[in-house]
Amino acid sequence: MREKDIFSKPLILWYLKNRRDLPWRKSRDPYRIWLSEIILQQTRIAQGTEYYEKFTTEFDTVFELAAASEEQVLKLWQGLGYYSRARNLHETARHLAERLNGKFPENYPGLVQLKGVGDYTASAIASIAFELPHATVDGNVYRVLSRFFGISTPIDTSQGIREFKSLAQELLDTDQPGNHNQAVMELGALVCTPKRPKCETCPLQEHCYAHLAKQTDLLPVKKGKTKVRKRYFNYLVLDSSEGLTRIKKRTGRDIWKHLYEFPLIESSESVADFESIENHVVQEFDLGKNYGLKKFNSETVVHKLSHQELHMDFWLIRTDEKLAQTTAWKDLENHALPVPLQNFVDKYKGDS
DNA sequence: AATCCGGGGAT
DNA sequence: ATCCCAGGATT
Repeated sequence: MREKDIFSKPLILWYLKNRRDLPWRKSRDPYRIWLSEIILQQTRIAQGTEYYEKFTTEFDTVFELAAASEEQVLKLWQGLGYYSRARNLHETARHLAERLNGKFPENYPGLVQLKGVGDYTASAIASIAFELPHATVDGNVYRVLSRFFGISTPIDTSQGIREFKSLAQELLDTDQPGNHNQAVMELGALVCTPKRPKCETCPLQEHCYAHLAKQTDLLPVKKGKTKVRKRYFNYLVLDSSEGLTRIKKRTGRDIWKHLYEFPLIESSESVADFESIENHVVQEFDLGKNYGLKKFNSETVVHKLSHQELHMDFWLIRTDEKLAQTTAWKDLENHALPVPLQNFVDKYKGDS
């Protein structure tokens, strides 16, 4: 195969010399490979690494992860985003421990059946943990292949997905699928970067279409643009004289599902109407007039997600009354909170 | 085939 | 401000 001489071989040689010393590369334990891959879905290595360390320290085996509570797993996942990953991780750990005797399926079909494991992750575990010939296609691979071969099929279409998967599979060095897959991704992460790729140091530059045609800034091609929805959140933060507050678990089809937050009033517009808030406070906490109400933040907090822009205000309600459905402030450390909520708590409790 | 789901770093 | 990250599930 000529392609291997100009692609796989130089690429893998480059990888063996330049690979980063990442914690999950110290082990072939499928549990650790799986854990690292779930954590790294749509997540930068720099951000995911500390979570990998936390999880492996807390849960050395899949049995220990399975024995944890969902609340504990979500709390440990707090701040990483895409929280359904944490619930799928936990559910799969229980499935593995209880039904599969703690043993990972050693083939692609078995792996891809696991919750939270799609084509990429199944291929990654199969190739890295078991040396099975399945090509991984992540964002790095799209970039490397589209540039090297000059492919302008949009990567966010079903045709693009099929085309790149097929090409990646053809190219795969079946003698060392784990190294091959990691080599492509490592090149995409370190050399063939989205902006200003380091073509001068690239082992594939001689035969790279985009480099030779000076088109690295045109590839890969993406079709869709994400539009951002603005939302306005008013949080009612109870602070009783006994050190209690009230939180609720988020439900329904929305962001932060299964995480906790203070009672929320969402408005369609940026209205911080004091009287309207007051009415909601009386309703929510069933209070008379024995309370104080004031806005905690002077500037509205803007929190940006990929599809939403959240404008958040925190309304402080102080009272001496004894209310039901409360939680000690101290106990918030056992509840997973969205990042902007945790930020608020840290700021508020830091002041008081 | 589209859309949704987080947070953060690089540019 | 924009892009995009070792993607997957749902509609």
